[in-house]
Amino acid sequence: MQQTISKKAIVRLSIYRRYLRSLIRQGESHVYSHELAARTGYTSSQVRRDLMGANAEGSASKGYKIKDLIHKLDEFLDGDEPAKVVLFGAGKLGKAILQFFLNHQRSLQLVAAFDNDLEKTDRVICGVHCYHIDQAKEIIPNLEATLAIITAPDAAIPQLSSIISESGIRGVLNFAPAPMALDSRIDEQHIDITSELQALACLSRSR
Amino acid sequence: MQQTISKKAIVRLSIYRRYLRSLIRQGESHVYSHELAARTGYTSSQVRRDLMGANAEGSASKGYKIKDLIHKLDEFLDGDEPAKVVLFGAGKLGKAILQFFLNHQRSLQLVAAFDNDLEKTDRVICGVHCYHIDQAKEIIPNLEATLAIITAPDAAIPQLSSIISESGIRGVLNFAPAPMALDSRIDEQHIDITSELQALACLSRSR
DNA sequence: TAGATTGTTAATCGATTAACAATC
DNA sequence: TAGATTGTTAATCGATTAACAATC
Repeated sequence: MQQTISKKAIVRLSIYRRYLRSLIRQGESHVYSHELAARTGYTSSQVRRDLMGANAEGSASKGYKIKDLIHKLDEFLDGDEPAKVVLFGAGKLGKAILQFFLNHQRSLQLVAAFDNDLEKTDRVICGVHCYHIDQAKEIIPNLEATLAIITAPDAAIPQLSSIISESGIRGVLNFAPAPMALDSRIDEQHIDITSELQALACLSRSR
Repeated sequence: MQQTISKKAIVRLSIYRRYLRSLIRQGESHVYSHELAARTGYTSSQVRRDLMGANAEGSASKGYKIKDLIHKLDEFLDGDEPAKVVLFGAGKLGKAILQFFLNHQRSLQLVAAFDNDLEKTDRVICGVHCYHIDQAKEIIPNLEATLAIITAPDAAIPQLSSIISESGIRGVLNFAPAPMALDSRIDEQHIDITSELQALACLSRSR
């Protein structure tokens, strides 16, 4: 990856790819940037710009060849081998998120779960072993995991910050209410669902 | 609400409030913008600007009085009565999200759930009745619900777009893979967890 | 007073959109 | 050719940050 491309742009590339796949299933072979834009809610200008960022090329007469585009996006987004993911907090939320969003993603592979509840540890959840949280610093580097999904409660965050900083994790998707004080080499995407809901409520009230 | 304030700023206000509440529990009575900034990961300049947007005031010597601040934020974010929320898709993900993020939120109240699976309908989930999706257009206006949370699969999106447009819903938190073609009066927050994960994986690979 | 913070404006930054020559 | 699209730069827009007088 030579150029700097924003995280938002990468998220959009992933969204484009999903639509391209559905177009393939419908038997389409070519697509114009404005079609992709209409289906995803962005502008055609932005679609073209984003695709450029992934080194994709189209032609002025036929637009983009879908198969080529998907290939370029696979190359850009997925790399050579699947990213290895661990889950912190093996409760209902964690399991639901894994089942809905990680399942069938060839480029992402769950390799372990961690919890501090002895009732949940030393069992298999979502196809992987669930370890006690105290084993994390040892196990994560051995598994070569680079991504973490956090659905643990607020109180666990300080401990998890320390574990994550020291175990080679490079990206965190955090559903806990608090962001994690991580050093800047680690990417954190904090999804604060409670606050998103409250913002929606506030906005809908003022309309 | 006289001034235009961005959705992002409102989300931050909700995040500040959560920290202010934890400070109260710790017996604190005053806070400076830079303390709030350090705990939430923003800049003190932004904190001051955001608080201004919620009509909050501090003093140059003692910073902000926490109780006053929470009161202002309650007023600004919550309004007079709780926003009524419905859930589309009463599966594991929907239930988990409700339990984790809606529970104990005084300003948000779940009033109904909808599903198209006859095994799930006409039961109580998360304390409310689960109706069949075909009843939604009739029931939602009666309940005066204004917010919807969507955890239904991709295929249900076109039907849900039509239901939501016609039933008085004003804000949507959408976890489905596709955004909903809604008219511009309705706020949609589309949280695309799969794409967020893929973006994290892509970024962590290029580091 | 001296030092630090608030409220608020101006400057900066980055991302989105518009524009258009080159191309098919 | 005429019409429409791509690739790419310039203009616009909005949000964040820096700056500083007023205040305590």
